Amino acid sequence: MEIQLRIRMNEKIYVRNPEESTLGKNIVRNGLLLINKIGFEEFTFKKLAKEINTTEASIYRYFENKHRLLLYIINWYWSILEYKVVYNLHNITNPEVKLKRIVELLAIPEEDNANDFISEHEAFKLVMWEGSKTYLTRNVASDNNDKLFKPYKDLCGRFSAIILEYNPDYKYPHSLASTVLETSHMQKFFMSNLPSLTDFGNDKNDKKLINFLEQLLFDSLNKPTQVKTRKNNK
Amino acid sequence: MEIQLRIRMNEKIYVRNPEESTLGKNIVRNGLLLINKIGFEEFTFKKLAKEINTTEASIYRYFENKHRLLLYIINWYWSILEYKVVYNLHNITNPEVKLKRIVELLAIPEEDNANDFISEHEAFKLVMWEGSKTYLTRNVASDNNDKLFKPYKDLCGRFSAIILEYNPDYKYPHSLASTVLETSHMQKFFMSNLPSLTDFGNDKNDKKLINFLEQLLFDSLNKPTQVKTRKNNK
DNA sequence: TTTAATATGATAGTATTACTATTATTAACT
DNA sequence: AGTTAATAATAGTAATACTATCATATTAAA
Repeated sequence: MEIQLRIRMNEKIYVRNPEESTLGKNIVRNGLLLINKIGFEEFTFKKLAKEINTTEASIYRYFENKHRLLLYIINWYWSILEYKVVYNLHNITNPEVKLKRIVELLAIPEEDNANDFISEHEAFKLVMWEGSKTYLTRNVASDNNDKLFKPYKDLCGRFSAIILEYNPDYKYPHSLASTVLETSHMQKFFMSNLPSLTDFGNDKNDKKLINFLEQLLFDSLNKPTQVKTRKNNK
Repeated sequence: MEIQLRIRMNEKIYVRNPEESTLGKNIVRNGLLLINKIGFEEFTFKKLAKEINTTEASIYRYFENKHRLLLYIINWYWSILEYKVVYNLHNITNPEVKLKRIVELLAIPEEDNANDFISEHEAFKLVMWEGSKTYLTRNVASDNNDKLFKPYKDLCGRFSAIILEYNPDYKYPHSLASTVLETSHMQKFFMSNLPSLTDFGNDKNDKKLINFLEQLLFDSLNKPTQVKTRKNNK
């Protein structure tokens, strides 16, 4: 049985749908590799064009600019991740188990399906290094208006719904979800690049990271119903 | 009594020390304002030169490039914050109180001293929007080698030491510290730009954010000594 | 007080980036 | 066989990210 996942992409993100042609797929696939190789700031359409033996102008027919290409791949990743969450949580009823699965999906590197349109492993790397650059621009508002962050928000929404399943009284499910999401990449980045900001050492495996994320989640959620302390009420 | 704080900056960060001349101070002060106004990607030395009636070439005599200028201001901010932490925690013995003070310092907007070299409030805004761009580049390793992230790491180290004071058995003090640090800005950014990723609404005040951050911290730390569950040991 | 050193301004120049436009060629469908 | 659509080839433009040169103003040292 061979199944191909097709992610339906927001049409505002591209000029021409890259999935519909060899060139388009090449732009996305090798764009991803090249960005990971030299970093988003150094990446240009001209360099990519050279890499895949086409011209700058041809690439511009698919994406308005490199920021849109970045958004395309990042959104693809969040969509896949949401799908994996749905798939892996199907038939599980215990919300604790669900949450633990999510943490694993966030932290554990995925194996690549060689014939995939986009390499999931590379996309994960991209999210880690360049993900926040999608929204840390002066265009957040208008990009948000164009629904360009929908996949991320959907994932966060689903995550927070399960948080509420686990503890319906918890007050900050969305913030907790987005924090765990962001923290998983951030700590992984720090782990390999600024290790003194973490406690995971050069430990190749992700056990400690997963443990840390689980604690972050469950310690927040396991508290008996939140009671305002007298102190805070003054 | 009028006291001026002087932050001793890493000399590798600049070409010529901007604190030692009017032009230098102008570059930093107005650079900060201009970056906040138009965003780091759109910001150029040429635009800044025009703004302060000097030339591009003159600015290059102070900073190698705009990334270094960014690092300069961000480092200034982390240094000030560390100083404020030290100052505010002095004579406090209760680590719980200390941690709460830190959270407040992170989340509550500070008033500006009009005659300050750099506006703290603007610097906070810069950290929120552009802070992570200091390290999310292919130069992390060499920049780290040049100690360009020392102020951030120092703050994180101090924070984690207090975490350990509060609970000496806690296993991830650095990760928890860097997570709370990053989360404080991130959630604030989301709050005003992608509010559906948070639960703070348009609430002008920061009470909920502070409450969330405190929970994140204390719920992790208040657990009785961490015990490995049988389940995890298999 | 002259001299020397240093900082800044004015101007120019270069390679690269981030595009847009035009025309020619090829492939694909009717 | 003729039309349409995608791509290649080429050119061009304004802006970016610098570097270099020289003149002038300021300051500090002799």
